[in-house]
Amino acid sequence: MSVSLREVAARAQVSVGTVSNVLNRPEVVSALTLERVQKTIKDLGFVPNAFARHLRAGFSRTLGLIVPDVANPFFTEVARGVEDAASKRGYAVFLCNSDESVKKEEKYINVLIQQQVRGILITPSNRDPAHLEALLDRGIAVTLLDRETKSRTQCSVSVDDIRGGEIAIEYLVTLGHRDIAWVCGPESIPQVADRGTGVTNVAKLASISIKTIRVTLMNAVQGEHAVTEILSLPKLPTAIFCANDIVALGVMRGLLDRGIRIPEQMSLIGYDDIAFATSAAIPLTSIAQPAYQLGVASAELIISECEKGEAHAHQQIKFQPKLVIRASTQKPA
Amino acid sequence: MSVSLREVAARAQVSVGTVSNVLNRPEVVSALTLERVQKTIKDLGFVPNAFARHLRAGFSRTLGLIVPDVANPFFTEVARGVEDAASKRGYAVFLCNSDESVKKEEKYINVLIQQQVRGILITPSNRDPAHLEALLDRGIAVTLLDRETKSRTQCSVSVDDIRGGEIAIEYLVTLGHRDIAWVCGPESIPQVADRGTGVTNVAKLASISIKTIRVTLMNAVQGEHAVTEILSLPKLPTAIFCANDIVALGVMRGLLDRGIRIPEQMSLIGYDDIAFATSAAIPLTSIAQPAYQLGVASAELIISECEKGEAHAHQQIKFQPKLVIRASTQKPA
DNA sequence: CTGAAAGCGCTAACAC
DNA sequence: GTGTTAGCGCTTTCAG
Repeated sequence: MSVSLREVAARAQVSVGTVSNVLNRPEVVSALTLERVQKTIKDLGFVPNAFARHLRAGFSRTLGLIVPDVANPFFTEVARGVEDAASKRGYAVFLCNSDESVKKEEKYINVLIQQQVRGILITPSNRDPAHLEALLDRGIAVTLLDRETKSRTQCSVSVDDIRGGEIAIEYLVTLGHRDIAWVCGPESIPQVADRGTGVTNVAKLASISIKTIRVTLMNAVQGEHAVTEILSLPKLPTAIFCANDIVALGVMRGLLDRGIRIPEQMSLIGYDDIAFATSAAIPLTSIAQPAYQLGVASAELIISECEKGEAHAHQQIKFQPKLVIRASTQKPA
Repeated sequence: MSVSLREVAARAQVSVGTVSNVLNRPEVVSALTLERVQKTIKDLGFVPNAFARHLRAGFSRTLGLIVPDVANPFFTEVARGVEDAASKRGYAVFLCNSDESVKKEEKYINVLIQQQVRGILITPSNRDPAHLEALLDRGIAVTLLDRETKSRTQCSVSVDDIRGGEIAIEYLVTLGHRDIAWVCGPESIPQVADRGTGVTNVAKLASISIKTIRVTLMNAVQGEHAVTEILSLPKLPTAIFCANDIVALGVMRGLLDRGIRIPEQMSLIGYDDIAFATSAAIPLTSIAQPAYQLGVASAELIISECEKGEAHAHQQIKFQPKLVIRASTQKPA
């Protein structure tokens, strides 16, 4: 079985305390002892037991990351950022997939508490994540990811989703579109709601009315279903804006299957600018978000909170989205 | 800070042993005490400290999952399967991304040892994963994922990659193609090597020669680069088979950018059948693998190994790949 | 600079 | 049925 610190100590003819010092404060150990113990550690293949260490310390060097959909490339990019930044600081991260379900989210939070994570990065599935408050009492740092907070008790890293919605519609309006459909998910998802607000803002300014098509889950199949609904609208739109690229890709498929040409007959714009947007049947115009940086920033923020403790000042970081024009949009016919 | 079992005991006026019994062997506690203690647990918001529990037990209920590329939808599907199956059995899983690098792989293995995972599911980046042997000595179960093993000391769950390579080329040959390019990654990646073997098998049988184009990393950018090489071949192929869909999507983009029509001028076939294959510019013909089931099967296998111990019989599960025909392939001109 | 010993939160014998 | 207690592997005073 695995080698314990005690065995190392015995073999190196020193006490357990000294071995511990070699591990944690090498500067306090004499060069000779240091070398001998380090050699023994290597020979025996000793790896310290994080449980014991953290049990003693009262806290761990692990983080939890809860995202609504790991299958969404946007979130895998975020996750990469988190992991890279965390591992640079010596933290391990549990990646959890809530599938946009509050129940699963709570389940995972519980698992993470049991695992004694030091902090949780989360993209909550609903607007008012009350269950997150309890974490702070437990001494677990929480930072919101891809989601703003007004609360002064936590950090957040987000992208300006309202602005993102505005950019998309502004662009379509500039092209000359006045009949636009907005395909979005449940209002309870903050990103969706915010992007919707952006949509409405610009619609008012340009005095156009926008049809809202709501899907229950943000996936491609639902996007495909949305097409039926769009096509049965009393007045056919000339452009469609989707709440994310996955849904947009589904809509694209639905449109193409029915022989509707993009962008000649219908402009289409997505959100997230995932890598696959480029490879789509019609390369997809999209609103880009700095996913990787989002992950990095949030990990650094939460680690700083974990380590600085009281000295840490909560901050809300907000990135700006960017329009990426490809082949799926043009002037209306 | 967090509530300990001792505090629960004090509040409920019982001993710590009894609280522990409530948690782990409720049947041994009297109904009255049980109820009182459970209520106290709830009131106090007590969540057992997994560290302490596992330190005592000597093992944890966590698994590690190391994949070469989380950004690849194939592996996120696998991960979903693993996570669903694991969480059903009360296990938490650490998802790690090796980026096809042996070095990162070793680093993560070390992290997982520290975290005292009970078992590791891994898609190793090279053919001869000697560093995995050491894990068994530590009492950590290892099962290979998407990768076969001859070793009788571990389980494996894989897909018949040789057959997958054969299926692809057989199909192209049946269509009438005799000049085929095989775009693959480093020979050191077992899946690549096996699919290559399948390619060669059928090439010999059909007495055709196949040009191998090797890319260094299995991503879309590399796929796009491969196109230059393909187009400078002395004899232009009529079909291209790529080692995975991501690479194929890159190749598709490269081809399309140069005005080469698919499938009229060039047939293209990928591997994995990721969801985005359907949404591609030209819906991509691909070799499908049961990714989710792969994940589920491997998680169940490793958990069974963890729990049965000696009684566990190592097994090698092998799934069969399937051809999925879409619009990117047809007879040669 | 090194050793001895207490104790982190919990489980599992073993007493009662 | 319930209480008591040793000890999992480690860190950290505190002595020496």
